[in-house]
Amino acid sequence: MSELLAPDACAPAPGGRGAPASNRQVMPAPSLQATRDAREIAWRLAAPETRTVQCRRGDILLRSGTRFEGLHVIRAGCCKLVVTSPDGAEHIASFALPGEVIGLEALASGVHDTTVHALEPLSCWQIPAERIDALLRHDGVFAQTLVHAFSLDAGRSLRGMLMLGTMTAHQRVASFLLDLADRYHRLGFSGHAFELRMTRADIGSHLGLSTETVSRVLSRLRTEGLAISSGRSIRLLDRTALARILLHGD
Amino acid sequence: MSELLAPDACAPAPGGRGAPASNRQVMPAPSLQATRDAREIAWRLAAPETRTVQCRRGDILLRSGTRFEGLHVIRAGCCKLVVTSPDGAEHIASFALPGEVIGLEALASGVHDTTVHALEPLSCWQIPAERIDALLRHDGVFAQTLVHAFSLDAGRSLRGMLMLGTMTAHQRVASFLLDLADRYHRLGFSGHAFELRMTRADIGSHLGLSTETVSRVLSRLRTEGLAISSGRSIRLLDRTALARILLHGD
DNA sequence: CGTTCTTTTGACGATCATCAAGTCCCGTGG
DNA sequence: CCACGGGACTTGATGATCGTCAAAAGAACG
Repeated sequence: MSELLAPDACAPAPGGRGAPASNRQVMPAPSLQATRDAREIAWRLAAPETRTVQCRRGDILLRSGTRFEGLHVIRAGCCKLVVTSPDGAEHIASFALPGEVIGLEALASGVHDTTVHALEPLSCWQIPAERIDALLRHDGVFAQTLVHAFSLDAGRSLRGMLMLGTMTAHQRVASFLLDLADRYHRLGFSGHAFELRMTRADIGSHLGLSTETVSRVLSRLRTEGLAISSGRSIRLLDRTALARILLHGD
Repeated sequence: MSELLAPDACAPAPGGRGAPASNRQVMPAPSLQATRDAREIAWRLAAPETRTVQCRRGDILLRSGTRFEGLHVIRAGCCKLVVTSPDGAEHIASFALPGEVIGLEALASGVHDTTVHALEPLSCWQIPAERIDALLRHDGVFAQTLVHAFSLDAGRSLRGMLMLGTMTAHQRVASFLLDLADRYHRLGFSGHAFELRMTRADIGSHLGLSTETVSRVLSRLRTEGLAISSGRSIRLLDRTALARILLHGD
């Protein structure tokens, strides 16, 4: 699989204007001793059948209601997965980062339940639908890895529902920031400072809050000295205190 | 697999006090022409390695934080899957009915994230953890079926987050009732009248509402002539109008 | 038949959504 | 290079939904 380890042909030119924390996310190569995580999953799922799909910021990678044509593994970039309710309200189920698998929910029904928007230039591997059944039947490692990806996704969903079901606005935002920081850190970036790829409205939609409430909470975190947000730049000053918000009601 | 089709040895005596809608859920045998759904999944996953696990109402089948020892497929009964937040708040991620698979989220980490309480006498098949990897590697049908179960679960999670993130109290309760009715219907029961297995507090915890709000909404549905609830008995009078609640804001 | 849990209903209050206005930021075009 | 325009963000005022507290009726269980 040496070609899979080839230098990042699809990565954009680095360092736009020397941003404070240039966490343009490109998936690092897997390390042998790594525990099985999102990174490794992506590399293991990569098979000769894999195609590469790219799109630009603002583009729609997948549309809810369309036929399932394959799983996508994010190689570089960030996107949002949007679900639409019967009354037209939109909810962002999750933001997906490099190494994560998209389209899992469509495998059973054959139809996508989410619309996926690229929040920045996006590069994915696609595993064609018509290959998946055969791979599952004959490639045990593929099956194990796919099941593992599913299990990680299920755990994320549980935490997401816990957040939406029980937390206050402050807890939700703190939880969101800590989660992002952790995921960036796992990808090899700073866990303290990073660039948000989404708008306040996106964050609100994900957390079940209004744009204004997100903005207010971020302001309050600044006055409390826990996290500084300036536009899309975020810097976490006191991770311990942020985690403490999750422990106490407020 | 004829022994798997044996008459329901573990089903309790039917018809407790001639309840109006005795939907004590026992999984029906699979039909050959059935599309792949929860029922079929359970039967396909059943392998010689399967053990049977039973517990009584109120018992805890799985405890969050304990080691993953195997997947459970519900054969008969109903249970609730509880997630606990860092601050101690509890949220019911889902209620599981016969044919559904429990413990999927623990497959990756090896540790359960949910505590599973039986809401009535429960009978499950357990697929031991130490067999799963081997089955995935060598039994293509098992892998396909497990992936299918995961995908269904992912879809359910998406809808759950949509509900928690965007819906009003009325929409949540209507959505919950319609979902239950649909799932019972798929199991071969009436889609109009059924017995709830959980308390108002459980419903509230699942929907992100307080006990009192659930009670109030049910009362309102009664005065509106949409659904009659008397204790644990529910009768849906106007499914169309209930569905319409989901379309309009209220 | 009493004890305990569940459910219902009411009154009140807090959190958060909505509406509104103003500022900032960034891309675009002159 | 600067001005312009539009979207993103912030902050304030107001109000509605829903949570909390409370009390009482009802159901389940021993």
